[in-house]
Amino acid sequence: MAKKLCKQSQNFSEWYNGVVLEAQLADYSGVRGCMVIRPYGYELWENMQRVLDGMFKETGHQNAYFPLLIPESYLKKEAEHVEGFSPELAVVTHGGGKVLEEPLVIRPTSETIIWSMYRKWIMSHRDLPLLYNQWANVVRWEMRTRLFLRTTEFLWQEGHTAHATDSEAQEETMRMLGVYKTFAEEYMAVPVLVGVKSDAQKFAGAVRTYCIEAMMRDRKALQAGTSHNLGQNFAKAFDVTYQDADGSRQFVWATSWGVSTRLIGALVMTHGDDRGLIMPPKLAPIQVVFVPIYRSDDEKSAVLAQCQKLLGEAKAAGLRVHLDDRDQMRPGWKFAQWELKGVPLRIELGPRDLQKQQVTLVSRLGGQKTPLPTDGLAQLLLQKCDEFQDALFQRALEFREEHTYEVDDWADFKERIRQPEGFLNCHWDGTAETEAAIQEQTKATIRLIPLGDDAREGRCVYSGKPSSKRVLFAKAY
RNA sequence: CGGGGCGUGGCGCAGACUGGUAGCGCACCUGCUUUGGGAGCAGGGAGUCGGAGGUUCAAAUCCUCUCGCCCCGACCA
Repeated sequence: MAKKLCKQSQNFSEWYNGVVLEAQLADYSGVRGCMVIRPYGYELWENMQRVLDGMFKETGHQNAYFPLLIPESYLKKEAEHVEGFSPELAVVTHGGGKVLEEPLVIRPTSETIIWSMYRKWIMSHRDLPLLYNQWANVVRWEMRTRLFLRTTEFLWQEGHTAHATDSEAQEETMRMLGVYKTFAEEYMAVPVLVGVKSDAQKFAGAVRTYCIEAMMRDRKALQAGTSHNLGQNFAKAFDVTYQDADGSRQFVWATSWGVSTRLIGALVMTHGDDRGLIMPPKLAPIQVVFVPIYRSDDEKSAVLAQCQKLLGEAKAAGLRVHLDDRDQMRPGWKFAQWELKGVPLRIELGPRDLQKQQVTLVSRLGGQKTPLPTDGLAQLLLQKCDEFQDALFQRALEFREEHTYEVDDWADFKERIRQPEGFLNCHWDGTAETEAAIQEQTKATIRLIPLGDDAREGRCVYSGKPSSKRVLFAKAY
């Protein structure tokens, strides 16, 4: 545990792996590409789940659960869908010691099995909208994996909704995109850009894919969530129709949207520094850690008694707090340890503090020690958490803005993307050929096409052809 | 799938070229001293060296095969 982390500036990948392992968010398992989420990481995920789940319920959704195993034939019903997913499927061929008549796919996503059921449940316009979500694991056989960012099995939620009209489906798609943006920014303190994916980047089977995109501290982009307008693609593939008020039969309109444990990777790479993680207070498993300091047994009992008292008050105020009363570690070791784990606030409490009726507060952002009175400490800590949350968001936002550029010259583009220097807003002629050429030459992709119609004419950074708006280019995870 | 790396006490590694009683650091246990930025000393426990064959009087070390994981690239949330 005393191992030094790699510096971000030296090797960001190595730093990332080191933080995730050392902070005990996760560990490698014996299966290639699969990880174990350890309690500290899982608690973070549970906190994310709780907030998101509340937001889904708030917007009218209900949770359900669909099977892990999907008949292979279901996947094949939607042409683009099967084409997109078939390379990364895990397939069960045997069951109960016998070869199965039809292989079962371990879900890479659940559109097909869900729409096979929606066909059964949707008869009338009165059955719509159907607003379901499920929390589940999915498996995608990736060639290359990375803790939290891309693992063979991962945890996520997938919302699947059915609507009577295209405009309702579009409204739902945008609503959930908004939910994701709100969650990322207000809870994770991760600023995100929203937009629509180019055709090359959209979900297999979607009409349009919207996304939230964040900048990591190595200035690369990470897709942190997607919301798809599926049009009538799945309704047609699974023959899901409803009878309208006027008696006519119509295909249903669909959306799906999801975020995954990848968000944990986003959080780590947006906020972390050379000392380790930095957790946003609203999601941190531990918001305040108490580290007692003492020499003699007398001091110890007095200090611990005071800690317990303050701890109780903090808990009563709704704070997630922890007292590190392990006797075998010295304070300095504990400081480093809790900083590695990203606990936002640390309270040091020793004999000197006891005398002055105070505690010593140290923020994970900054690190200077400031005395706080013990009177009304809990309220002060709540306030400090809010300030921390805001400061963390501001810091990330400033970082992104400092590394976002408008680029109009192709040579300049190639130069800036090499390091990479960050996000490049550029005019694009809208063709897949140009998009592919840019990716081939620079490894940068179109992360998103901004929403809204703030059209400003220009010329494509690559082809020089006319363009009506800038799109976001970046190297991405 | 290509390229690279690694498999030796719980963790991180050395030992291998040149075969000869398996070692170091951290962690762990005991004791004493310590405790406001990763403690010190003393003592102690723990490894059939990824697996299978082979060469040899003798293999962690040499040969053959094999399994697994990680990293870097092509595909992807």
